Amino acid sequence: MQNKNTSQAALKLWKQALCELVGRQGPDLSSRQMAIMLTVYLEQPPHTVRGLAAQLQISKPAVTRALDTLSKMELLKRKPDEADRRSINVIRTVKGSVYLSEIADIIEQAAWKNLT
Amino acid sequence: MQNKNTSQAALKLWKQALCELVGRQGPDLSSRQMAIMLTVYLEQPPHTVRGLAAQLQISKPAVTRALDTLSKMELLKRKPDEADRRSINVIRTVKGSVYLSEIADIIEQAAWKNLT
DNA sequence: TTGCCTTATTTCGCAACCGTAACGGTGATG
DNA sequence: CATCACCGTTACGGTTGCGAAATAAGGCAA
Repeated sequence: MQNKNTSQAALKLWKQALCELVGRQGPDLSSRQMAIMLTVYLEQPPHTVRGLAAQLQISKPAVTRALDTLSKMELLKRKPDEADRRSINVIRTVKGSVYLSEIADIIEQAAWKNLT
Repeated sequence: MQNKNTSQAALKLWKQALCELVGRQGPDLSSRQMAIMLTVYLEQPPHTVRGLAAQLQISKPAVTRALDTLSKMELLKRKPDEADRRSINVIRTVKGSVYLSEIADIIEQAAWKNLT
């Protein structure tokens, strides 16, 4: 077990960011949906359904459903792969980029509060 | 908008911790449930249904349902208030403490990865 | 005691999500 | 061509969550 104060600070950071997210209006994403968003926007493309399912250790239908929801919100988009037409690529949108930058701000603010 | 590298680091921290949580078996808590857990364990007691609802800006029945789920998992417990028997206090459990310390470890490890 | 306020819970109808399994379309191999 | 493997989606049955409204029970004051 690690230093207690460090653990406490880590949890407080998480709590403040999370509470802000819970309390705000707008898209209320589940953990899985958020994890998919972050993977698509932070990792190198291409992102396929199968790849996302493997990386997050969830089932493929779960990924499909999450993509349905997220693309309805215009936070990301499906783009059929021209080379292998069985596959689709999941790509970013402007709206998604804006959304994630807001999340980043919230986390940064929470971090600032916990370091001072 | 703040420094781009800082934002990116904040999101990567969030992503790594979240992906670890999503990928693990065991309790799969929603954002609200997690927010309640963190509030109960990090803020000063007492914690009532009304108080939690106000603090997280969600409805009282939503809190009641979250407490049902969380107490079934033994991550926290209801304890009727002796003084005012309309109220209940939400209190901690050993299992909940252990669970949160695991979360803390995950966040710390993610933070370590992003600082090196 | 009566009436009213507060607290938490339950009920209702509805929507979202889950995993398993089956399905249709595409590529690859003979 | 025929077959087989692969990819994403859909169908299905079940679980869980939601908000609004109604309910149950305790406190409080006239």
